Amino acid sequence: MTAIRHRVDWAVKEYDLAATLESGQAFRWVECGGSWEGVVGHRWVRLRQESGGGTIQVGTVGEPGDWRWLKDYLRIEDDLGAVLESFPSDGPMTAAVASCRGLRLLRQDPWECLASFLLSSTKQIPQIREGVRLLCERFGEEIEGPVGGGKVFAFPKAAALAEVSEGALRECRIGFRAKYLKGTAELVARGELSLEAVGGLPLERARERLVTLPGVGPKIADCVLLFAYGYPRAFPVDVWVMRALRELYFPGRRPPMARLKRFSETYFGPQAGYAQQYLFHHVRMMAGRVVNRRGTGEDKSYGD
DNA sequence: AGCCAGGCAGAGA
DNA sequence: TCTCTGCATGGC
Repeated sequence: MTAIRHRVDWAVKEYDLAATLESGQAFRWVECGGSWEGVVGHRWVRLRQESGGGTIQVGTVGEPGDWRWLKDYLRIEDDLGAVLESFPSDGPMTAAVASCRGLRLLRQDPWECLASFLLSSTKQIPQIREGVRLLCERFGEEIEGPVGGGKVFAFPKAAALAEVSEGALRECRIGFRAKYLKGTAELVARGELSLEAVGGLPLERARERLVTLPGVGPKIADCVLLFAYGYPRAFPVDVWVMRALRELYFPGRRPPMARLKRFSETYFGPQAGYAQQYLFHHVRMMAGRVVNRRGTGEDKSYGD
C-alpha cells in the first residue's frame, strides 16, 4: 500500500538531485531506497530521479496546489547552462563543473536556513543534520506524513524556539550555539528583524542586517543570502572554500581573508554564488579520496 | 591523544 | 584592521 496521494513528473535537464540535496545547503533530506524524503514548508515530499536523470518524480500526501512552492524550492526553472557559461573559464572552475555537472542551488525558507546554519559553526554536516532533526522532533509542529511512516515535523517557527529554554536547546546537542539560536529566534519572533524585509534589500544592506543577529557573522549571513534569498553574488567562504581559493588561485601564498573576499566578489562573475557551490562540492569530493596534494605543476597564479 | 569540523564574539595589539 | 582564544560535541 502506498501512502502517496499526489504525484507529478518533471522533465529536467542537467539536474543532479542527489548532489543537490546532499551538498550541505539543506539538512533534512534523507535517502530511502533511491528516493529522497524531506519536508518543504509544512509539506512532506518524496523525490526520485531515475538513472537517466531526465525526470524528477514527485510525490506528496497533502494537497500540492500548483506545485509552485516545490518548483521554487528546487529552482527547477533555473537556466543552468547560462549559469555555467557565466563562470570564468579557468582550470579550477572547469574541473569543478566537470566533477558535478547538474549541481543546483536551492531556495529555502529564510528562517529555516538561518536557524540551521546557526548550528553549523565548527560542526560537520552530519552533526548539523542531527541538531536540525532533534529541533524539529522536539519543537516543530507535526505535519501529515505517509501512512505507516513515522511522525513528521515541520521546522520549528522562530516563536517556538524563542520560548524554549537555552538548556532544552542544548539538549539537542548544539552546544554553545544554543544561546545564539535562542537570541536570534527572539529577535525574529518579536519582529525586531524582519526576514521578509531583508529580502527586499540590496546584497550589502541585507548582509549588514543579518550580521546584527547574535551568532550570525559574514559566512552564515552569506549562506542564508545564497541558499534562501537567492542573491546570486552571495559567496560564503568557509574553511573548504578558503582552502580551495588558496590552493587553486593563490598557490604558495597566504592571502588574508579580506583579499580572498575581494577576489571572490569580482572574479567569479554575476553567478558567483553558484560558482562557490561548485568549488565547495569539488574540494570536498577531492578530499574524500586519495589525492596528490602536491599538485600537477600547472599551478597558475591569480590576483595581483 | 590531539586535531578538525560549511564560525562567531570578545579582547588586545 | 589584524590576530588570538574560548566555545560544545563527535569522529577519526
